[in-house]
Order: sequence, then C-alpha cells, then structure tokens
Amino acid sequence: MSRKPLAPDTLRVVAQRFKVLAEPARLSVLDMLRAGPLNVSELIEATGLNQANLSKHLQLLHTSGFVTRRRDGLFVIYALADASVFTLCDIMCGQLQRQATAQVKRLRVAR
Amino acid sequence: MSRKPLAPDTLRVVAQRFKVLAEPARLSVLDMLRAGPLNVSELIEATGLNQANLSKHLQLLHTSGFVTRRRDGLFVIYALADASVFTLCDIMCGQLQRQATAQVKRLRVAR
DNA sequence: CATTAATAGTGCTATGTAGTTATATAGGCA
DNA sequence: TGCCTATATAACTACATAGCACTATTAATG
Repeated sequence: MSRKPLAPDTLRVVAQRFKVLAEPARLSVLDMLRAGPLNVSELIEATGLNQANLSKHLQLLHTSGFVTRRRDGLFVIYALADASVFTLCDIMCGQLQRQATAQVKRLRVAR
Repeated sequence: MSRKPLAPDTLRVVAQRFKVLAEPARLSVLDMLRAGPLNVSELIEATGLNQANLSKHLQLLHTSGFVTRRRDGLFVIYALADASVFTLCDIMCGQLQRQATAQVKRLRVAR
C-alpha cells in the first residue's frame, strides 16, 4: 500500500469533474433524466430553469460526458451517459447520514 | 422504481458537498492524509500550500466533516474522517477511463 | 511573565461562473 | 423563398471564493 500522491494534473481533472456536479441546477437536470431521455423543452418544464440558463448547463454536462445528446427534428434529446453519477450522490448522502447519527450520539453523551 | 425528484434542499446539500471536493488544493490535502494523520506544518510541506491558505481549506474540510482535528501540544493534527472520499474519486476516474476508451473506439470506427 | 512557534482569522484583489436578456442558428413547413 | 419553433450562443451583471499579506490567538518554554 502507501500509494504515491496523485499528480497535480490528476487532481485538477478530478476536481473539475466534481465542480460540474457541485451545482443544484445540474444535479436537478441529471435527476430528471434518471427516469429517461428528455428534450430541452421538457427539461425546462421539469427543472423550472429558463431556456438559456438550462442550455448552458446542458452544454457543460455534455462536454463533461455526463449526458449524451441526439437531434430529432426540431428537438434535441438529452440522456444520462453514466448512471454512476447516482452512486456518487448516494455515497455523499451516506456520509451525511453517518455524520448526523454521530452528532446525535455526541449530543446524548454530552448531557 | 421511478423515484420522485430530489427535493431542492437535498440538491443544495449534495451540491455543497461536491463543491468542497471541487478544488485541487483540497483534494491534495485529502490525498496526503490518506497515508495517515498529519499536523499543519507537515501538510504545508506535503501540499506546498502556504499556511493561511491551507488553514482556510482545512477549516472548510473540517466543518464539512471530511477531516477530524485533534490538538496535541503545539500541534493540531488532522486526519481523514471518511475514507469514502476516495471511492468517489475512484468512480470519477472510472468514468474518465470509460469515456477515454469509448473515444478511442469511435476514432477507430471513424477511419 | 516574556518570548517564540504553530495555527487561526481578517481584509483584500482577482478570477470564475450562474443567471439574465437579447440575438443567432437550425430544422420543419407553407 | 419566408416564417415559425426549438435550441444555442453572446454580452452582461452579480456574487462566491481562491490565494495573498497581515494580524491575532493559543500553547509551550525559559
């Protein structure tokens, strides 16, 4: 064991990917796509974001490889490229839960 | 299946946690702590960050629950609170790898 | 208590980016 | 062709925060 430190470049790339997910609006888009592919108009309605703003988030999600894009006539249909995003969220939520229960324990001990 | 959309509050909390990890400097700190607990002076040397800057990152990592802190005489010793951080990074790297190989395939098909 | 060392906090500047409005592009149809 | 709808892009404002220099705090030691 005792692996080498990660290279600065690696840190930057990984951090960049975390940053893409570090935005409620983008998480919301991914969450909506969980049920299946949607076009932009449907995503506007589902997320409540306005068109231009949503479009920018979609560009970023697409160039980062989190979603795929397919044109169908007038519409552009987006879909999840990688379901492992939700594994990430689940781990985050798991951490939160562990921290919460730990805090409850501490409070109990305190009195 | 077909779960309900995540609540806006949940999205915000999860996004906030991703944001903490969306910084090469903080990932570097966590990476260094992987081998074991370190005090601040050791972390300065290990990461190359200056003292004030590192201190701010440590505060954030601590209040977010990613690291624990313990005073030992003159020194303050930080340690990983939750090794699952690295599961997150591994998944991210896995995604990157899948995307890279997919791209290679596409290039092969193209010619 | 004074001094020194380790760490934390404060105030600042610079940079990045989310959201908005306005405009441009692209596909379908008369 | 010209018009309509869906989506993308550009230009802008507002805000968050990384990094830096400086000061403040806390703890050991003489």
